[in-house]
Amino acid sequence: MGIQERRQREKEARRQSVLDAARTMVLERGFNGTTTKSIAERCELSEATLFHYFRNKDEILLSLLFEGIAYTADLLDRIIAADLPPEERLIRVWKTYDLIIREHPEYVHMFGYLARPQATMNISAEVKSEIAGASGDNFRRLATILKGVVTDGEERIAADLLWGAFIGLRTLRETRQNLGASALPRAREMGRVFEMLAAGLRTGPSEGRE
Amino acid sequence: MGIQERRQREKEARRQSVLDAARTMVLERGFNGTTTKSIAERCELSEATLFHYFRNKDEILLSLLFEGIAYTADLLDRIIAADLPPEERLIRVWKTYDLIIREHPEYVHMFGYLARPQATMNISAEVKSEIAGASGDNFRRLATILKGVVTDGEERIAADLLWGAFIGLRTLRETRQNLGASALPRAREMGRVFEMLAAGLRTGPSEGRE
Amino acid sequence: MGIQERRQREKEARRQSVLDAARTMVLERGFNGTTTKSIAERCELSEATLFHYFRNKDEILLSLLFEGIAYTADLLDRIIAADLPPEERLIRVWKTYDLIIREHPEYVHMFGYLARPQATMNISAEVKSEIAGASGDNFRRLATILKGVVTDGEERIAADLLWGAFIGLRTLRETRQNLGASALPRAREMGRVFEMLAAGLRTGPSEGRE
Amino acid sequence: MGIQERRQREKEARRQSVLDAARTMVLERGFNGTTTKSIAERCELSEATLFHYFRNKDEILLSLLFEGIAYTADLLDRIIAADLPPEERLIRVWKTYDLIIREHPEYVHMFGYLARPQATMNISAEVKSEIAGASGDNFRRLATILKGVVTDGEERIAADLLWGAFIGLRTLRETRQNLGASALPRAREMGRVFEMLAAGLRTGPSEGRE
DNA sequence: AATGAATGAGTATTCATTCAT
DNA sequence: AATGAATGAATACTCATTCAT
Repeated sequence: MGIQERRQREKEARRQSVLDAARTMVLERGFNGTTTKSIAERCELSEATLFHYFRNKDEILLSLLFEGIAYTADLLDRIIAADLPPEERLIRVWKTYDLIIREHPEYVHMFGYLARPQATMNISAEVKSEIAGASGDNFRRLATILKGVVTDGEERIAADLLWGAFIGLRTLRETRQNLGASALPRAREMGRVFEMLAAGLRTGPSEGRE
Repeated sequence: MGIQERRQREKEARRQSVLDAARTMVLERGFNGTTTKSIAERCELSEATLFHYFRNKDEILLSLLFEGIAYTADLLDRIIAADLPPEERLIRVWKTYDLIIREHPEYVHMFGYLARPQATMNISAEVKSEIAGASGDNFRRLATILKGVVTDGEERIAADLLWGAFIGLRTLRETRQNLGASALPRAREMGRVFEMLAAGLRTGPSEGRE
Repeated sequence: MGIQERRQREKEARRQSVLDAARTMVLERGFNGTTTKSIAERCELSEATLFHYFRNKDEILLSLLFEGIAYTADLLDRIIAADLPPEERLIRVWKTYDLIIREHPEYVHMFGYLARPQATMNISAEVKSEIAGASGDNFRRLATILKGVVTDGEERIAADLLWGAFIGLRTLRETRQNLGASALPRAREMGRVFEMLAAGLRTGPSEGRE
Repeated sequence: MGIQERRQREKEARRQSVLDAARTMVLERGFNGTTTKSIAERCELSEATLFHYFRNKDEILLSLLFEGIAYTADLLDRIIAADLPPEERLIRVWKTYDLIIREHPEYVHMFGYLARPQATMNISAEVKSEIAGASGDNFRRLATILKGVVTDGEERIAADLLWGAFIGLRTLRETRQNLGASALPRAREMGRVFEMLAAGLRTGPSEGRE
């Protein structure tokens, strides 16, 4: 057990160092700017060695995505476990999002990538549904948290709204920053969106508009 | 006058056909997937001819962006000109967004592109501030529309929230579609987010949370 | 005769304006940097019109060469006609070279171009021998001038040496200038080489070294 | 030590084979005619592999230049070390030039390239001054050799004249060859120019002509 | 296990030239 | 006569990936 296990652990450690490098590159240079060469340089391995640990460049990048999903899942599970009263849950969700964006900004970044049509073309159907499943689970977790917070039956849509607003505002902020335009402070923005949605979520729709 | 004018119009038409091709490609294959070759094939011109009408690939793509901004500006100006009562304005904004996404989906798509760090690196400082200016004008238009709809002084942030939620939900929807996961119907989603935000916008923040 | 002649003259004038533009471009941007586009812009004609007056880009550039050859021929003929005593002829040659380089620097420049192997590949055999003939005539003129100046039978080689040293020093000077290195003043250089060659030319070879 | 050293040597050998190919191409097709594709074909590597060994096409071509400069430096140093009497030194310089043109004809060829205005535009200021420095050193070496051979204080200009005449005659010869015109035998030409210059160098200028 | 070497398939852009009007 | 439109063939350089050692 000794040697084999150690090897396994070393291998895992090396995989992680590749992922760390990839994470940094994705944030610094964006998705297409992240070349295998730049990852290799960053983690001080040769380009060829990367392919020892990952089949594809895509596998590296998707691993990053799954990490983000898992990280989010864990945080949401903690909220569920905390069993808080409805009025505190939304605040916790916000704080969680805040944490995610600080610890795994690349995860949020990657959502934008997956939205692009040709981005998912090379991904196998199985992996696709794996992502869909894992990500869907998180939305279900969020819906669970929102039970009692929003009108019954609206949990799913509320979950989408919350995450959608979150990544949309992030995109807007990044765009402004890239263009050299001024942007509102993040906390203010996010705080306000949650308050607004909260008010709406509590009220519920006055009438069906479709 | 006759000949010259007709030529001018023909040239403009040809430019438009290039832009149409580019628009389609951006939607089909995303930003980086849109090669000059693919644009050329699509509009049945040679690659070299593209450079007869546009200096750069960037000039093509940025033209698309400016078109979208101008299209949006026009729609928002109409809302302002309509001089509606506060309770109807938010609905008009929603309908406007709905129109934009139907007529110029690539415009929304491109916002995601501009958020990526290395995306704007090749854009000159002047063009950048031109984009920032034109886009900023639209946010100011939106803020004008929201005057009276939201708590005084909250118009700017409300404008950001509205647009942020819009593009975020769009991203979420696209992602789900790419992954083969099911998504809520768009109208339902958008209707609900506006209702929720509307409720919050009217109430205003209970306290400053920062 | 009126109309046709005027037309002919206008055509010739336009040809000249193209050549003037080409001359300037060759000097400013070198041989390969001289594009048909840049010539067209310079003489305010469309690119296509250039091909009305010249079959090829090469024809334009070669016309420049022939101009230079003719200009040189004329100057050398004047020296011959002046019928000067041997001791003054070399000085006149030097002054002539000085004039050529001032009035037609591109001519000297082009000699470097013709030395490159693939440069003459596209030139037809007839044009090649035309150039060779015209240029050879000038060397014969120079040899005539050197009769009595140098040892009998050495006129041909002396002519080559004079011109060779002239274009070589010019190349050296240009190179230094391009590299930002300092160079001796031209007059000093050229004066000295002529003095040196003159001394040697008068002396004649002490022995055959081959 | 063994493996690493062998690898290093193999790499160097491969670099050399690229340089050899480039050298041949420069001579066959000239500077601009030397494409990365043609180099790659010549040394039977893929184009991409070229960029494994050299950053740029320029780096390849400049390596050729530096090789030529170094080769010349070495030969001149040997003359200096030989400590010959003045009357023999000029002959040695001539023989050296003869050797250079046989072993590194591309070096002489490249001097013509560097003289063209836009040729050096892409070269960084540092590399430029590196070239200027290394080349300048060779001229200083030559000047050292000419001490005692020419009038005191005239060594620098004499060095320029020697090299200038050398590359000028080479250009003239190449031009004639390209045009299919007959040229004098090289040895005769060069021998004569050295004799002539030698006579003048010994005599010195009768008066300052500027 | 780790890597240097090697590469096929791109990728935006340039250029001399042709042709219909 | 003059030109706007159009293009085939190049061109330097990039990138993810494979393979022998």
